[in-house]
Amino acid sequence: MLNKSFEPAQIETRLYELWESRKAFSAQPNSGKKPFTIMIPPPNVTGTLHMGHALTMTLQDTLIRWKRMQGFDTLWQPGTDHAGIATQMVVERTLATEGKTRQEMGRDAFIERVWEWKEQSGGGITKQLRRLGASLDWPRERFTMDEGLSRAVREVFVTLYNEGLIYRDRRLVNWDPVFRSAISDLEVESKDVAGNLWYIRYPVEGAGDATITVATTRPETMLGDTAVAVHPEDERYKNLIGKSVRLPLTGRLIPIVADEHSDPEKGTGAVKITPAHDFNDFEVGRRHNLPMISVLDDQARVVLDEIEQDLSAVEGLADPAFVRSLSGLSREEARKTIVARLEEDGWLEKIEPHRHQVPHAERGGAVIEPRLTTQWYCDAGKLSGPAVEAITSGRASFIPKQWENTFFAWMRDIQPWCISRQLWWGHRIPAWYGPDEHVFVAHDDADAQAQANAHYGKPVELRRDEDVLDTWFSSALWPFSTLGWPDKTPELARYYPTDVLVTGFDIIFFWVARMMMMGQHFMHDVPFRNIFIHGLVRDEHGQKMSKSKGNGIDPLELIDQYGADAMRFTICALTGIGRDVKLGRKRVEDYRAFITKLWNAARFCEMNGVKPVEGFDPATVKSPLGRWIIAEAAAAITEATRALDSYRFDEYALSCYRFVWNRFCDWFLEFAKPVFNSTDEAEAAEIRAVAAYVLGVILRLLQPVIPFVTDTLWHSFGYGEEGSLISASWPEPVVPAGAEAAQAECDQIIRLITEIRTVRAEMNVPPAQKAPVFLKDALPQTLEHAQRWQEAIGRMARVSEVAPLQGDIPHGSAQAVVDEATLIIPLAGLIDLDAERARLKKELGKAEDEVAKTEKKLGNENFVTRAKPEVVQEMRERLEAQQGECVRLKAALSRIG
RNA sequence: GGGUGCGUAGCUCAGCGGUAGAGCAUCGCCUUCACACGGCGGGGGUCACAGGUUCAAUCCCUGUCGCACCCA
Repeated sequence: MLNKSFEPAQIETRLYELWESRKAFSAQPNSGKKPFTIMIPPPNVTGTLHMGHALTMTLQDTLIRWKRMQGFDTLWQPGTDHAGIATQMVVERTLATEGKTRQEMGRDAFIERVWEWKEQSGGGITKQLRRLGASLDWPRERFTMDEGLSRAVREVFVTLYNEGLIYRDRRLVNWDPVFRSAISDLEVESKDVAGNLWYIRYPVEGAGDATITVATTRPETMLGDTAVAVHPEDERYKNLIGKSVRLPLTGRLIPIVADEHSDPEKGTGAVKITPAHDFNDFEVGRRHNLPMISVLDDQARVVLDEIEQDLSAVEGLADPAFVRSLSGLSREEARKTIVARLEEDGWLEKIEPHRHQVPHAERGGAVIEPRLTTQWYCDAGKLSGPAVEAITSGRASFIPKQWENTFFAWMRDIQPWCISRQLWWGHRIPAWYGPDEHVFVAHDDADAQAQANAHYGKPVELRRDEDVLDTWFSSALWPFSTLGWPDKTPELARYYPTDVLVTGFDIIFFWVARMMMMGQHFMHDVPFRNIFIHGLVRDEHGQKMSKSKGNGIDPLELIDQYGADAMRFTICALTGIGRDVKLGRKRVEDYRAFITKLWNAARFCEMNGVKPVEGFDPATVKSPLGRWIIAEAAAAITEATRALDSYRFDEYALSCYRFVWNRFCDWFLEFAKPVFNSTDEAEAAEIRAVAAYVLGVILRLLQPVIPFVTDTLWHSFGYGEEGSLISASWPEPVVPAGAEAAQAECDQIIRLITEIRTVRAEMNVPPAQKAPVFLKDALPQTLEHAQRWQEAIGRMARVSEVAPLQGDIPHGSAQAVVDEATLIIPLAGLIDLDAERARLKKELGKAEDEVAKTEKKLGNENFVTRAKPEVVQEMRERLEAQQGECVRLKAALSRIG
């Protein structure tokens, strides 16, 4: 016997372990089945499961479970990435509590420590994914720092280097002065900050007291100014172009140049140019061949090395001693000190409050410093061509399609990808330097040494590059490195290209684009055929979930409280195309009701002896009720399949919901009640078999989204052994003979019952009060149907008897119209005739409005001649039906008098 | 400033040329032997606004306003 209610906590863990131990999630490379592959977007090894994971993993699991049932050899590849900065931060924080730093420990000891951390506490998210029910092929789990994947990274680096697609360059990078590393421009977040515009006078050389005033948001960088720029068309400054100014404080002479970068409308129209500390200024510097002087070090402290020799003393303008005193000050302190000194010396014209965009590190939040350094770059511009081509040619497609534009826009002006990071944790760059800094890129030490020996003609000592690669560099290889590349493994041949990538739009650039570039370059084929982009999870008010707002919901807590199935179903039901998912506790609670409903329906079936019948053929069912529900089930299967085929998770969930609740429970089981208790054994047996068949369809249809409760029922009804539903086959629609007539019949009975219920409810007839129903003007077929469904109508509409009307209409009857027939419900003394008259008048009013609308349409000459004939025909039929209803309602009204 | 998406019932969202839909909420009634995480019934919408195309527009086109996100 099934329990009175479904207890997810009692079964989820056990069932998951059963699946896993039976290798139910495993790919079967030798099966001869067609493969279907999804690569997990590898979660960060330091991460814990949040709602965003719950969303994306639920969708992926639903797809993979569905495809598995459809008979594909499914591979859902699991794993995690090593998250360079995040992981290093975590471990450094632990070290700090022990009073240690990684610098004291040294590189090797630190790396060892990180591995220890990884073994003990890393990848906790993989356990949490199991709570979700995710059917990942765990024995194939990979980590981006695995030996195999690291080999792939080295292979790619060496190859791209040899092809000239990886190179070193000295240019501005986004520098995080806290981590002291370059970071990607994608990891920089511009924030609107309240700052100031400082207006500073720079004296024009050889022009007496003339000055030019520049407006700047960063006065401290003036130590590194190498020009002042004005717009070439700016009349105010035209005569100054080509002249020089003498920089306050340092006394250096710098030119006034004409450049369209300066906006005459902004500030004074004259801007100071600091090429080594600003991206725009860098470009100006390049255009005008300006020196690039760095005045901030790796921690964004003032450093004077590059300006020391040019310091000069000018009375009231420049003071080398003051400048030297700035050495080692932070950006913020230097700014304060410099502004104070300028003011004192009379060079500060004014200060204006000013809001502007300041770059911050997404991780850690430090203010980013543009900094001139030598880094390793990947020539993304060259790699992007084939990636774009893959989309334009249709070999890979975004769903929804509009993300293609986002992808193209970014790809079109893609910047060189800075791939080096000044960290220890990660793939160390396979580059070695000789005594003269000559670079040798190699797979390993020995290879590098051999190259160097050949190059120098003698053994030399090599120094390996200290830096590591951007984590996304290894993630970009994920679709083939996990399958064994660079070896030619059977898996690689079988599962690449993968079928679909499921992810959020926030990482199209970070990851999707880079996988596409690397896949095209190294595998000569796309990494995935479809790219399904889903929305973000938000709270019920549409706010982004975030730690700082405290509006996040822990998916594990939801699972504890409502069960994994309820959460998964909620996610599916709310995942429309291209829409964010607004999820609150209440939503999950609401959809849990569906799980409970399914459970109770199954329990009811069990109580009534419903069991799967061996050899049962739904196509040969005789009873109208059986034929009807089987046809309805077929429609549900078709809808659900189509929905999944087009990634309409909401439609999939809701078509199942509607079928289970509004067809199977509300009508089929209710209609089946009298049959289950009937003395007609043959009919009862057939309906039991039909119920078992339909329940089996329901469980299979829902397995992909709610695997726990469905498997529990599957097993307890004896459809298969425990844990076997996951490998059952996806249901096929079956439409039995005579289904159309059965549907017409059942639909009519449903309309009849609903009509009686409405009348009774509106007339406030107590449910306990039964009444007969007489049919007036009914066709023989309608009478026959009403007769056959006597019992169900009686119970469901609180009717004592259904019969054709004999003689006159009893006084005090309520009346209603169903198709051609008028229902007469004698309720003398129970209803208020005035109320009944009012009710009928309202009905009539509605019907007349409809008639008027249709008549107007048909009265339009243009409509009749120009609309499609079938539409006109449909309107004519509609008008006839509507007029019939009006006639019957009028007749009913006149009978009341 | 450039781009994308969205404004449909109180809320969350479907529908996207031919009679406006669902879930939740709300209001009645119901301890009917699967389910009160339930059953039955009702009310509630100039489909953001203004033009245009069409026999017909919530749906297509143009513009306006509002909201969100992405890029600069």
